Amino acid sequence: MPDPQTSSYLDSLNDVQRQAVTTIDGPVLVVAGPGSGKTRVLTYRIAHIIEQGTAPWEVLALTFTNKAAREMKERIETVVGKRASYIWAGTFHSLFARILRVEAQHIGYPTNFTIYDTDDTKSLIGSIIREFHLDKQVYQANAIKNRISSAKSSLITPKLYEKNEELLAQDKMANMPLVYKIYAAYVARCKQAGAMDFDDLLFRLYELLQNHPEVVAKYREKFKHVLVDEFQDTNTLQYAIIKRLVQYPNSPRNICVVGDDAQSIYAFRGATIQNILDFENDFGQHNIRVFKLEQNYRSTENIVNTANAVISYNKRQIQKKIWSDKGTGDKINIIKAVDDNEEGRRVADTILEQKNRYHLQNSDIAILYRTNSQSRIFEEYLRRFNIAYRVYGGQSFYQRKEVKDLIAYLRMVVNPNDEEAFRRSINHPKRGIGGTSVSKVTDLARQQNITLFEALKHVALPNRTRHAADGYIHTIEQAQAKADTANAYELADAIAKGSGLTDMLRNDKSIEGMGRLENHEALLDGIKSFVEEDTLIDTDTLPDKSLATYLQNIALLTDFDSNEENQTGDVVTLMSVHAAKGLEYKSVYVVGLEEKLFPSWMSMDSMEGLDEERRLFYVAITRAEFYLTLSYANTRYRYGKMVMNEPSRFLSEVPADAIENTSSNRRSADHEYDEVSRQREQRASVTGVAPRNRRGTARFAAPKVDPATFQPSPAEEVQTGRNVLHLKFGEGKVIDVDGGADNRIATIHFSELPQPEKRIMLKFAKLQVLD
DNA sequence: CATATGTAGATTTTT
DNA sequence: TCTACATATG
Repeated sequence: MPDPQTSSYLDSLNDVQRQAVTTIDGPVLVVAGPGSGKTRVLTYRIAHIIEQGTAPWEVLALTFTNKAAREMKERIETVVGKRASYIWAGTFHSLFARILRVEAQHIGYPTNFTIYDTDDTKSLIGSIIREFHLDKQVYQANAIKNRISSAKSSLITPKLYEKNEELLAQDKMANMPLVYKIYAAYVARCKQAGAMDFDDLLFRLYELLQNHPEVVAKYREKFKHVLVDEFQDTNTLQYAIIKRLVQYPNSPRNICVVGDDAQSIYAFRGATIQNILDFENDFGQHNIRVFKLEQNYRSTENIVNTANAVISYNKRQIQKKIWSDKGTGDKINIIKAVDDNEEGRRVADTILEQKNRYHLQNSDIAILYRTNSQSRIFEEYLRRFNIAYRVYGGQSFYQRKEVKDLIAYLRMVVNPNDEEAFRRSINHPKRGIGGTSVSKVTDLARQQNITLFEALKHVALPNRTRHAADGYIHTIEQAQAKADTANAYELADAIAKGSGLTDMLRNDKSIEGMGRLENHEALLDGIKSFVEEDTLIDTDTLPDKSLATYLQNIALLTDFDSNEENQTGDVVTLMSVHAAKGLEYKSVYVVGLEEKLFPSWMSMDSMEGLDEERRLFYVAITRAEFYLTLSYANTRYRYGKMVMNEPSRFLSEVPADAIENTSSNRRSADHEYDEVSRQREQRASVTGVAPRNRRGTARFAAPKVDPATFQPSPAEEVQTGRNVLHLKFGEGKVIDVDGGADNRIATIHFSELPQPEKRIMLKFAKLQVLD
């Protein structure tokens, strides 16, 4: 029964798109260029599948980000209605975690297994290195973490690793011949702790499907259609799981993968475009259909042509011709700055100019950089120019110390075997159980092969310490006892009080401390709304409000997903190029185009590395709809040192006829620019419009001052005797100002600080003059 | 065991 | 510049 909506959604598609949507039987590969309506095809295809009679919960749609999944579901909902919430649409990690939770008993894991994040992983590897008495300068936890991660992503178990001559040789070369032992120990310890890291969520599922025929049969039966977004970013392990689910005798092979080899930017994480090529082979004999979406609906011809020209420097790609009919459009603007400071100022300046000339909203504009650390200068100038902005990326709310501290307790309640949660919570707040005691506990645990928590109960300790330990044990066990009857919020609240965490934070009257308390309370609020809100977790089972579910959910959230005042307001977006994948803006600034930065120095010594950087650049420029501005600086500060860099090779790959011809004029116009922008800064601070929507939490630890009302003043106004406000330090009085004209240093007395006197470089500081 | 202070070291991208 | 760790001191 074709309802009117059904026919209308098909009408809005072009021929290729429509075929990709309606060919729902058998394997389909969609090669989708940037802006070619990929998401549209995916969502309509799912809608179509459901309209054709498949139940929503029989559709598995895998994405890389929660955001992509959410967006997809919302869009499907407009076509098929509320049923959309039953679709199994989500990230690889979250959906697999959900399956693993149900099937945990098959692989010797508790249902309430913990998900170790990167910090937990690193810390555990660190412990193992220590216990093996290895030199941690040589055996760097981070490097080993990456080794282990890529092993798992390539389906290499510790046993296989141990026998793999190539890997062993590499490790020897790196002076770390024992990595295989650390790997084995790491896996054992995770298992013992009832914990899985990000890779385990994939790897353990793979093993489950591999070793338990009745389980794999169940999911093969369940998922009638499988769709994979961003297929170019899947790794070997992910593809192996997909194949396991779809490829078997008499399978209908209803699988659709969508990807673009030119936008593969996660090879460093084990993603391989080989999967696209393999897909054609693996499903080739089963009437595979290949659709190429080549029309770009997003960008002007100038931008599309530039992107094509740039990516053509990469050999080895799937043949396709991306085109646009949106008209030639504006040429590309290139900003050459002498240093990073000027880059920031000129970009902010150009943004203002563009806003006026083209009537752009802030939200039409994005600044994209290679590394998150580049955001600072742009933040600084946007603030000075009173342009509202929002920084994405960096630390997510759930990774802040004070938040993780409370979460550690909650993790202990749900899974007392969780070793990393134990280490984090045992002496926090300080209760006098230091390194010595923890060593004793660890030794006993190893010796008797029991968990740290068990060991803590039985280990011999001096009286004082014993007493403290008992208090800790009591808190955890009391909460455990209530775990069945109380909801997540009640438990968390009881723990926060019982552990002394809340008290500790309350007693910290410092400005940072108050910020931490705020975050602590925000976490509790978050748990409360998790319990109360009716945002039903996408599931075909009952909504699950347990603490365990909550913990598994938040473990997989990133900065992008933070629910707080999401994308509200008209703000300029600042983020890394990686984070920008899938997004579009009327005007895009790709900044820091310098050798060793973009392309990154880490990638410059190999062809593959460079190609990936180029694809990254390709992704960056194809985010732009109408205006594209590229910028670089001749010198910039890095780790406090000035470094000189050549302009990026990618700039020379941009066709000359696509570039605005004013770049030669820019230099002579610099002086004028300076004047204009200085006046603007002045005006901005006088009008007193508070910069809005800055995420108070993004870059500065626990600001003292509400960033919403904070208005930085021009440095010249900071003079001896004045009272000023500092974002981090709060209120203070200027005692003295010294230093050269362009390097003035103020000595300021901040009464709220334990060490009140601070010397602040006015060049960098954000100060608001109060009187 | 906790805290203060110093120094060395490291900085890509993220589920 | 910032952080993490080591050391010294209370």
